Amino acid sequence: MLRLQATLYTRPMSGKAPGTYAKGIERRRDLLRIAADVFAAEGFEGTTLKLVAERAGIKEATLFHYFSGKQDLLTAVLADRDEQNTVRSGGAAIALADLPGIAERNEQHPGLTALFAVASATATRPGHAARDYFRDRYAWLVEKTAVNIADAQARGEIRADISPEDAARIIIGVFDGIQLQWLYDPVVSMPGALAGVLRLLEPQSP
Amino acid sequence: MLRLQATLYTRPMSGKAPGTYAKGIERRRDLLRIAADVFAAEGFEGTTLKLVAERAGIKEATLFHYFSGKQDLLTAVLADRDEQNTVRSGGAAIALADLPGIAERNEQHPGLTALFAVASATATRPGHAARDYFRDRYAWLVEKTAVNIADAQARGEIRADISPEDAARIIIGVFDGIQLQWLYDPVVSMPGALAGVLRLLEPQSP
DNA sequence: CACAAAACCCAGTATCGCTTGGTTTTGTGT
DNA sequence: ACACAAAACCAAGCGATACTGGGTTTTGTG
Repeated sequence: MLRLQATLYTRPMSGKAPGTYAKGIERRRDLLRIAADVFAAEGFEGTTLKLVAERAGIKEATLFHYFSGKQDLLTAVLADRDEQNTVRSGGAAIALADLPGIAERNEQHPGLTALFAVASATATRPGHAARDYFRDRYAWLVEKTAVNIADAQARGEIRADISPEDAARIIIGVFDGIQLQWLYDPVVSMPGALAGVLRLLEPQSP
Repeated sequence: MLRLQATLYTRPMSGKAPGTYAKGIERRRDLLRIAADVFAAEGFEGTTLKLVAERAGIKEATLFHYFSGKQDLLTAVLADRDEQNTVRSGGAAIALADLPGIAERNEQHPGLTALFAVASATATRPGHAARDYFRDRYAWLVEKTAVNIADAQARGEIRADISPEDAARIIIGVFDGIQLQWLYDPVVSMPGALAGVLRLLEPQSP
């Protein structure tokens, strides 16, 4: 997963009406933080809502006051990470040259990286709660990247014999695909692979 | 998932001792076929062992005589698909030029494609039952592809300024990554993206 | 045809996501 | 200041499901 901003989403709020009192707002933050840890450590299936609630010092039933279910909690966690990253990067677009660096940062968080990978594959199924989230996320990612590529092409930094969207999809594909390979064999260098594909996109030298 | 042969695996057999009588062997085949259908249609989580057993005309408990659990059943299904594909293709290595065609074939089976995607991401977790299976599978895939690339480089069909293994990992990465994008937006052309990255690997023309 | 192993099933158990129907706490308008 | 509405919280339990233990019946074989 290309784990960077996607502020499209106001939030996949649960159907309830939580988080208006000060206490509730803080509890929600707590839950997101704790859930992120547990999900990252145990995976989606391995995570029990009972444990999340326990660590937050509340009962399981109260969790359902804040999130409409396990899947909603996961989606909220992922959306929250996106939002945090957006803020941290000042909402700026991703420069192509930054991609290896982003991959390097992801290497520091294998749990979350795996979580994104499994979530984005699971949400693929029609009717899945998080499907729209990931669909829009990819659309947004492809569009932003394509614009970057078109700019780079205009500056002569990227070969002109490929469409910006095709190149964008290839880059994002490599990002996701190589992440899987890295999760199976940490010898694989994600930054290296990203740099490799960027080099393939450079114009012919002589 | 690059869904093609990987005969390394004798089989991730369950710890039991099934399939020695004629009836048992046939039942096991039945179960694999039926389970593949259900998994493809309902996903891993959505699949209940009760339904699989029902469709096979046996009780749920009997299923456990053949497979040690739900995860083992899934792994067996995936390994079986691999094996069948190996036989069908005569065990021949994949030519690089065939990749777009393989992607095209996968487009005909979105359920299985999604199943492979979510399984390969899920099995990522350390200690997961199918982790070794996928790890070896990727290793095998990368090695075979790298050999193909080295050959193509020797014939001058692929640019020499990239290592065979790097190129192989990029290609396989695009294959997996673009599959995800296609699952979210079928407008995406998997064969097109594959062809695109192969074109990037061609030597400079003039 | 005896007998061992495989094939099969009944009747559970434990766990988990989730719901229902409440009580207690918190903030606010007057 | 206090009433009152909404939010925060919980006890108890429901239904489904993956999985087990302890059997019986069926199948193949020496």
